[in-house]
Order: sequence, then C-alpha cells, then structure tokens
Amino acid sequence: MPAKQVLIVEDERPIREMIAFGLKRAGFEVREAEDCRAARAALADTRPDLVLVDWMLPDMSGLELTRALKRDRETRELPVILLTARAEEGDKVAGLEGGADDYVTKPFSPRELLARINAVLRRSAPGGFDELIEFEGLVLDQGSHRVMVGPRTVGLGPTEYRMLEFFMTHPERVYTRDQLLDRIWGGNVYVEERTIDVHIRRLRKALEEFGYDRFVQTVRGSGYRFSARTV
Amino acid sequence: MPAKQVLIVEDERPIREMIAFGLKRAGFEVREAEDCRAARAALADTRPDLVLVDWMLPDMSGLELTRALKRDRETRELPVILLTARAEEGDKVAGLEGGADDYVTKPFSPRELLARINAVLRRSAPGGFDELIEFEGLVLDQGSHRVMVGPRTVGLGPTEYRMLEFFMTHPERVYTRDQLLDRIWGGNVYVEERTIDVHIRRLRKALEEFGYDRFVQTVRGSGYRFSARTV
DNA sequence: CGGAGTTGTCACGAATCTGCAACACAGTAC
DNA sequence: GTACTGTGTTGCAGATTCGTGACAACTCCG
Repeated sequence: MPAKQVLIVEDERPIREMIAFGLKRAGFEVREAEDCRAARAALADTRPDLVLVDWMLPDMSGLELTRALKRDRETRELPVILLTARAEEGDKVAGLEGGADDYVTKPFSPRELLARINAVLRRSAPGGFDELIEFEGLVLDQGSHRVMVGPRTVGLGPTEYRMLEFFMTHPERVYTRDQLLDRIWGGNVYVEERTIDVHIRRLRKALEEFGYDRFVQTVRGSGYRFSARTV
Repeated sequence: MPAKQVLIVEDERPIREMIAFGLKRAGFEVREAEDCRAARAALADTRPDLVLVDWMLPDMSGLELTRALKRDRETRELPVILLTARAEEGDKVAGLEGGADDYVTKPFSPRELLARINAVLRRSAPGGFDELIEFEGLVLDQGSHRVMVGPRTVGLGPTEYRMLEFFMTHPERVYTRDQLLDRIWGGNVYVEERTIDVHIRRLRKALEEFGYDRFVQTVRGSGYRFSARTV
C-alpha cells in the first residue's frame, strides 16, 4: 500500500510541525500549508488523501475552506478533518455541517489524531465502511449523514437529521426539551423550547411514510424519547 | 442478584465462542458481536454490564471502539476490557489511555479473564449502569420513564409515574399524605390531601391490570406504603 | 436577483391531566 | 345498631401540555 498523503493547513508553525512529525512517523506522507492560499496552491499540483484544517486561519476560516472544498466537484470527495481550539458543541455542528468529515478539539494527543485520521480514511476508502446504527430497518449512516430504509433514503433537513442522529445514538431515554436544545442545537443558543415540538413534528412526518414515526415518542410532562419499543 | 451480562466483541469465531462458553459456565449472560457495527447494534437494545473488546477487529480497531464508547455519555460508565495479542507495553498504555478499564493479553487462561472481569465489575459496581428497579416483575426504568411488566408497558400519567417512582425508590415504609405531597408534588404547592387518594386510586387502577395494585397499600390512619410483601 | 429549501415563532384546537367535591363504602367505638 | 371517622370511587370543569399549519426571515445556490 502506498503511503497516504496528508495536507496540513495550519498557520502556527510549531503545531504544524509537531503534527507533521507525528504523521510522518506513522508512515504518512505530509505536505504543509500555512494558510488557505498555500493550501489551494498545494491542492493544485498534488492530490492528498486527506486534509487537516485548522479552524482559525489568517486569511480565511478553516470552516470556509472546508465549505469551498466541499463545493468544488474536484475536491468534494476529499476527506477533511477540522482542528479547533473551541470545544463548543455548536461549532462541532457547524463544522460537520460545513462538510468536514470529522472534528478534533485541541489539545489532542497525536494518538487520537491518528485514530481519527485512520477512521476517516477507512470510511472514505472505496468500499469503506460507515458507522451504521440500525433500529428495525431504520438505518442511520453517520458517515454520509443519511438515513435509509432498505434502498430508500429518508428525506430529512439538517436539523431533523441531527435530531434523529442524537436520538438513535441515545435511545430508550427521555430527554427534556431543554436537554435536547443543549445536545442538538449546542449549549449557547437561545431558541424557544416549543421549537423542539415543531422539529419533532417534521421528523415524525419524514419518518411517517416509512412507518417509523412511532419510534419518536412523547412523554407528556417530561419530553421526548426514541425507542423501537412501541410503548 | 441477576446475572451480569457481558458483550463480547471479537471477530474470530472460535475464540469468541470459547470465551462465551467460559463466561456462561461462570454464570454470566453473554451476548456476542463479531464487529463494531454488530456491537453498536447490540448496545442499542441491551445494556450489558461489561464489554470485552478485541484489539484487532475487521471494521474498526477495538481501541477506537473503546474511545467511541467512552465519548458517549450513554456508555461512558460501561466498563471495557481490551483483548489483545500484542504484549507491548506501549499498546497497553494506549489502551488504558483510550479509556479501557483493563487489558488482557492473549493467550490468557479463562481463570485470568474471569478474575479481571470480576475485578472490573466490582470496581464499577456502585452507581453502576443499571437504573432499573424491580419488584417481582414490576420494572421501573427511570431513564426512559417507563414502567414495564415483561414486554408490556404500564400506562401511567405523569403524576402517577412520579408517585410510583417515589414509592419504588422508597418501599417498605409508610408515608403520610402530607409527606407524599412534599416528596412528589414538591414543597411549595397547595393541594388538598385527599387529592393523594385520587392519585393512589389512579395508580392502583393502572397496576390492577397487571396484578400489582396490591403493592400499593393503605395504612389506615397513617397514609400509604409500597411493598412487595402482601401485608 | 430569484427560487428553493430551512428555521424559529406563533396561534389555535385537540388531547390529556389535575384537583376537587360529592357520594359510597368500610372500619371502629360506644 | 348507631354515630363517627377514614378511605374508595366517580364525574367534571378548568388547567396544562401537545400537535399542527401558517408564516416571515433567512440561507444557499445558481
């Protein structure tokens, strides 16, 4: 197997070099870029297998770079991992929505970064495997952010997807609207609690067609629960 | 004491079955998974008391699975023991850093594995994973706010649920109406004491169908008591 | 710019729950 | 037995909570 190439986009040189060192030792071929411009230049003449992007960059935010990469047909399939100092859940959501394949919070151990890189590479490899979660035929594919029933795809908006993802990874348990806002929207946003109801409704509607809306259960006076057990 | 359940995540069938056999003979309930996806599926519908994970798995390394489990709030408390063929100290450290609770090197004797399992279980016993409270088949699940009898769910209103939850967590003891108001309704509300009687009635009615209404006992002149001992 | 899709709020009706009072019944003391 | 106290049971009106459709603001993308 030829060495996988990783492009590191990070403006702080010590960090960049430390990561490069770690990756080289792990058998990766490494290319470095200190800002988005350099990253574009690097992408113009080589085709890395994966890009590591720092969230904070001098000329453009890493999130924007990620978005740009995911918009361009040429680089759409290129896996991107975001590095960030912020631990906020909201940013994580934003990052993944922007198209990043994974998200690593600083400080991280080289080992952890390696694990994430390997996971993402494996996932994006041809015939690669995605982390699937299934409840009686309802399949959540966290890799492609899709929900499927047999060969068909359930049409979900971004928020509904995140909601269902949260529920399917935390089933059999009641969550208050407050908790759901925290876990799905992220800690520091203000939205009305009743907004949850509306999204629950939208999620149910999308699942209805496939007969899975019964999994999204109301617990009156407490909140909502996802369960394959029909009450 | 109910049998502890162990989930074995191991791709090599002979090894998996050998371990399963040994554990069953030792009184454990065993669930098997051959890869991480199967493990996730298994975790979705059961809650084992401990997970045995092979380091080398076809779809994801055992270490990554361990990390994933430890990242998730739902499974964070779930003890994990890593199985590995490598004896390197570095790997051991990595495994424990990844969040594994213990680490067993192949080849191992069944006796050794058992000893490790018991040690880990003992360590994680208090405040363990199990939030189920049971009285002779009547099961209270505080996580999902459900009361179950076998596969069936007892239909309770919010107040009745809170009432039963209080009773099942404080059995064998008489509470006056006043105390019940305090503990179930909260200190600063004013409701008639006789309202308790009505909710007791509703609770009994809901349990009646399953034959558990006898657990809710009247102590004339004092109050009510929950007890599996039929007076 | 324009259209498609998404999002957070609101308002209103539907569904459900709650506490109370009134009456029925049971247990106890005399 | 009678009187009295304590508990069981029921129906209901008001209160709470939830489901739902509509809508305006917004983003994204071409």
